Amino acid sequence: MAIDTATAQRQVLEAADALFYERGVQSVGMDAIRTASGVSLKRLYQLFPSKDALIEAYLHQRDQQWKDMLAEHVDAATDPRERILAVFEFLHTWFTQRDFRGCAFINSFGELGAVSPRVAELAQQHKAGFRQALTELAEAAGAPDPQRLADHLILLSEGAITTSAISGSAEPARHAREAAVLLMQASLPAKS
Amino acid sequence: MAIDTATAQRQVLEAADALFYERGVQSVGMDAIRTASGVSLKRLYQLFPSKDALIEAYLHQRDQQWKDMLAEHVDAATDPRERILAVFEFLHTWFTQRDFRGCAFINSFGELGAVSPRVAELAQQHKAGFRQALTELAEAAGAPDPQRLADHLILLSEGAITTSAISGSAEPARHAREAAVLLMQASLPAKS
DNA sequence: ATCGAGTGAGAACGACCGTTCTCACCGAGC
DNA sequence: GCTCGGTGAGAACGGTCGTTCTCACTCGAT
Repeated sequence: MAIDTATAQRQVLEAADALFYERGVQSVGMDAIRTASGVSLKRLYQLFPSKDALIEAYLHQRDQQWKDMLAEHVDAATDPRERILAVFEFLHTWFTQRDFRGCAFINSFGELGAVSPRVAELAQQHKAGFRQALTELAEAAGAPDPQRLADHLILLSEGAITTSAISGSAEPARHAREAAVLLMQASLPAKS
Repeated sequence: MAIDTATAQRQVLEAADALFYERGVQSVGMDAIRTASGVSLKRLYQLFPSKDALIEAYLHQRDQQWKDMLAEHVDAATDPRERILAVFEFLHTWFTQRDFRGCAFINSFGELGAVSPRVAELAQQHKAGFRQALTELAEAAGAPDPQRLADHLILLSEGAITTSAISGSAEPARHAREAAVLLMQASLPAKS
């Protein structure tokens, strides 16, 4: 056994993440993942019994990393309104990453949503988690209708993600932040 | 010649549109399009010399139909602000269509954007056209900075499209409309 | 009536993909 | 030292896909 199971699994997931995200799930063959991870095909299949299972693990990992990065940015601020705006600063740093190519869940949903119920389900869960986080931030900021504000902020965020991905510019994050400021001024009670 | 070239082309495009949009571009084989359109494979390939060419024609047609539907809704209103809000009413009627599955350009971009420069380019052009239309509407409504308002409205629209596609609900269109009203109140001068 | 260009139906081809199988080989336990 | 379960490398398999080819046939022009 050249390398232990845990590191092999990590290498495979790392390679799958990079390739799936960059080229899309369907355009990447198992052989490309094998080559990139340096793991034998046999091992790959005993770690993940099928490509579908690997896709699921990829999405699961993306969800976790995304949540962690978001929380990191939000928790750097203490003022409740600043914490909401930190979401859009997170988006901006995400968009400026060299390999940014939009939301993995939106992309996978577009590819496989109608064909793989599991992918559709995972995309829904990911977005529901984001909505939940935004609702809590809106609540903490004293919004009279936190879910409503959260729903508005979601639209700005998702719109910024896809617009930035297609245009190749990070500007949509700034626009979203601007619009969020305006919406918060309209929705939140005057600052105490 | 059983049917003339023009109707054959229309039938192929109709079938390709339905299948590509429903299942995604890569999941649909040329044979499925042949079966659905009732056109022979030979004829199909002399109408569209490759699958890429058919994809391009599909996206071109989507762009045209989408613009037409949007214009139809917008032109039903005369008041400049109502014309902006008509965009979101258009989105709502779109989202409630039985076969709604998000934006064909966002979906295709997620699938092939990194692999096919042509698809990426067409998605950019489509979105640029939408931005142009929104900018003109914002201008007509007397926005002091029409591009800025247009950029905000784009985010709401794109966000509503993807959120609605993934959640399967048409509600995001209503949320986007609500947020648009708030943004217009903040950005536009008081009504004369 | 005959020719020939173009047709429909589908077989065929070559490439690729997900998955499994082969087999020589290694290292731990007797 | 000698098994033997598990490994790596990659060949092999069955299926699909985009594209081309075959071939009997039709139909308009001569």
